[in-house]
Amino acid sequence: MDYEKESELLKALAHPVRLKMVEGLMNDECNVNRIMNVLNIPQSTASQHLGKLKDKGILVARKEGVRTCYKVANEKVQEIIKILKG
Amino acid sequence: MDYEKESELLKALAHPVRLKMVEGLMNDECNVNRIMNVLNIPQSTASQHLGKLKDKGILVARKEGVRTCYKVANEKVQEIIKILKG
DNA sequence: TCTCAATATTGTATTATTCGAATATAGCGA
DNA sequence: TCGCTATATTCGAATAATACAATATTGAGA
Repeated sequence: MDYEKESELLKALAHPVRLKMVEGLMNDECNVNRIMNVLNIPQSTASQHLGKLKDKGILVARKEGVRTCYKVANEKVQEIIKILKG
Repeated sequence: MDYEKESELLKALAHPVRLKMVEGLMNDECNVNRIMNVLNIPQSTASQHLGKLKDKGILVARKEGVRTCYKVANEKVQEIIKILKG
């Protein structure tokens, strides 16, 4: 196991807002505007959390004109979320 | 899912030294002295990391005279470690 | 009881994270 | 082009995490 790398992954997940984001994006793809409204957080805060999740390879972003649609793109993370829910 | 609680659990895991500790304690039970020698870290550092893992219910401690033996006592965490190992 | 060894706790300096306002950037339609 | 909307980035202040030396505590044996 690459302890540095895996702990970085867990650190990215280890925040209540980011956990909510990842869980919500497990099935649906969603743009930033909708996410910030659902979670009721400021736009810059939402964007920063999403950016961190993307940096660590947990989410991928797809540009759709002016919008950015995020979704989960990490097998390990999906399994971890299932375990946490279970 | 209790996002606060689960993110606390992940945060406790999200450190390279603590990941090593937990992985190593998955099967074996082990005292602090051995752990600090194996990981080559100061005693107080080892004790603090172990304390944090215990606080979050990831490890349990068993007193054996002057020694403290730690082992993993969390089903979810064991599954997460397995996933991280691949 | 005295001493030693194992562990926990405390103090503190350093570094990292978090939040959100302010600002920048970029696409789209009039 | 202009203005509007969506998103990203920057900045600074507040808070939290980390490392480790120093110190305290506790159990076992002489």
